[in-house]
Amino acid sequence: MATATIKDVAREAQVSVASVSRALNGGRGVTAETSQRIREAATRLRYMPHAAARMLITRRTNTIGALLPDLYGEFFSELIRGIDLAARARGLHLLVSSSHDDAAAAAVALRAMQGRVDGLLLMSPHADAAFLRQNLPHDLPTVLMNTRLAGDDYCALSVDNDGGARMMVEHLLAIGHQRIVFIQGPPGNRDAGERELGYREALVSHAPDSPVIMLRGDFGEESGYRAGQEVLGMRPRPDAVFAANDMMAIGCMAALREAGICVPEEIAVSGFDDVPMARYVTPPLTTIQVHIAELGGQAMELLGEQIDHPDQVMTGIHRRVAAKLVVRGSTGAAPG
Amino acid sequence: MATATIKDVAREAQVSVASVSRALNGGRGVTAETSQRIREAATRLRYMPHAAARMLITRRTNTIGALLPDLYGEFFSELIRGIDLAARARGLHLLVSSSHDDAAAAAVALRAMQGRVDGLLLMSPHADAAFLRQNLPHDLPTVLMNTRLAGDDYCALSVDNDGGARMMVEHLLAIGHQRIVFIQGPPGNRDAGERELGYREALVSHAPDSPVIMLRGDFGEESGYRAGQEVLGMRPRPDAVFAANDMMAIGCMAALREAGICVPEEIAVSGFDDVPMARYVTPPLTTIQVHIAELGGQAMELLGEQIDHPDQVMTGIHRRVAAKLVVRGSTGAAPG
DNA sequence: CTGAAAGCGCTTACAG
DNA sequence: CTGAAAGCGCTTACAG
Repeated sequence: MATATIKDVAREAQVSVASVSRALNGGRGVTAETSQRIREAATRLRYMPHAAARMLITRRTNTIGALLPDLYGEFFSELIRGIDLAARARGLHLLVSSSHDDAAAAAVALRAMQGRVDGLLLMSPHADAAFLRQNLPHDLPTVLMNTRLAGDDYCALSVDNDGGARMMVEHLLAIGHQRIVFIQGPPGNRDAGERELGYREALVSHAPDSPVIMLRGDFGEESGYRAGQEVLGMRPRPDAVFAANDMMAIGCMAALREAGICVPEEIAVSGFDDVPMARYVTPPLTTIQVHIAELGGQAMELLGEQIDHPDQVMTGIHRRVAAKLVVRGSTGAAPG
Repeated sequence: MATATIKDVAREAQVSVASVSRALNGGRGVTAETSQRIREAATRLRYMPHAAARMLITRRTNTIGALLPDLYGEFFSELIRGIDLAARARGLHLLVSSSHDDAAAAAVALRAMQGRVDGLLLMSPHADAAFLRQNLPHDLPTVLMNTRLAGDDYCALSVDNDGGARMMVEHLLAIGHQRIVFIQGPPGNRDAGERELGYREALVSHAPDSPVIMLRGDFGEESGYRAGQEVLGMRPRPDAVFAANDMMAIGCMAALREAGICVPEEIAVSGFDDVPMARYVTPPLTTIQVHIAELGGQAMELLGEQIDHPDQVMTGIHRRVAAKLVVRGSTGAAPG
């Protein structure tokens, strides 16, 4: 027996398909008895409405799409959770798509969303104005997350990387550090760039005499380890390290530990993200906490607004998710 | 301008919609010139085929659904990644659905899949035989992951919890431990139950004189911490703790550390899962590694087979993903 | 309250 | 090679 359709239910209940549709969608315009009979028939046949048919006629998929660079790791795990919870609260399904190595793959993914989703949450290195204009289904509500902005044509949401980085540098300066090394993220990475900018701004504002010292990194723990080794060779030795993310900070601490350097007594180390692991390393890592789930949740809220009120102009809105300084042991002591 | 449909393209290219369809789907049965003209028209109008319409007529969604208990945390992050990679390799989209607190919610989620997906990956505490029969769209290829099995009616895949736990106990016995405490997972949790079973089996087989000692836990770090405190009060003191997962082992180590007990010199501690954090705690945690991404990937492969060969009987297949012992510092030393 | 009919945007035999 | 037509499973004005 194949899956029952609305026709089968209509036949079983001795009514028209129109009545079945009405009875099963709220029951307005059908007598209670008819409705009851239809429901029983539906249950008997194990009827499940065919989503695609409904999508086609109602122009509603009750699904939102999330195009992300990756699905793996703490960051995306939290992000997806935030999106999922907010979507669920609105009764929306979640279609995820990730790992579009190049613009062509991202374009295919974007185009495939047409007719599958009511709105799009987009985080992509390829998302510039021209790319979006070419590949985004027309009139599809979209919210950009942590993405290079395309003028004021879209609604966007991003983490306050700049503000967070400034907070961290101000903290390091406040406890007496002068020579603060910054370990960079991957070249071209927007978050990394904004964090670097915050570092520079804070030094300019509060410690114009402190040197700007950059080490290369790529957000991976290994690159932090290598940067830590470089720090060991620097003279005069820096008294603090600020890594553009936690994993590099953790790698850096490993390199310092191996060389017998005490953190935080000899060098303070700090990161950015507040990954769960940050509180478990020894010493626990001072970092900037960004409520990533909130980034996802707020993006979903903005998208929900757009979907519910298509006429309301929301392009050009750009919100920032606040960052928060979390001081732990790795910067716990003032320098000697 | 609204999004262009196939009709608009047909008009623009001066052909029938049938030809547009053919040209855009491989180009068989159309001359190169016609095809070219159609493609140009499509590009000019920024035509994107409407997925729902195509799904309805082709009976193919090119989407697979993943019903999971949660999306958050290392485990699901890895699982989703494994699924995503395997799905992408087959050109399939991924629809995720999670957090169905009760059976009713899970049923709604399951039924909503009808017409949205070509197959289902299912991990749910509610998935027993009757539940599935009632709510699973008929004929929908399905693979159960780590789920209580419903006879031989479905295709299933799960982690070798039992074997992994036995390996761990054998390791602890081999390095000389006698009194091994087991910290349980949430009551009713299948993985936790299988791990407990493995612990019991290994003791019966290899150390019938060693006591079976159980402490309650719920997979959360806090519960491990509390279990650690209980261990402190036990006389004679156990010489090893085997927690049903890593987070509890980490919580347990925290409690022991606070009490001044040295791990592994005074008590060995071990976990299960090999979360990324396991290697960063002090001392690094001995644990059982399960390649979770592989669980997702293999499940997707099985599902792909079912989708591609609907006539092939695959129910009753039950594969296990191997577990592996990873010895680190937390069990590094033999007891005094 | 109920039903017949149109139509959502596609694909695919079937003719020509 | 090309097009007219049927049909996928629904929903929703429009009549009655």
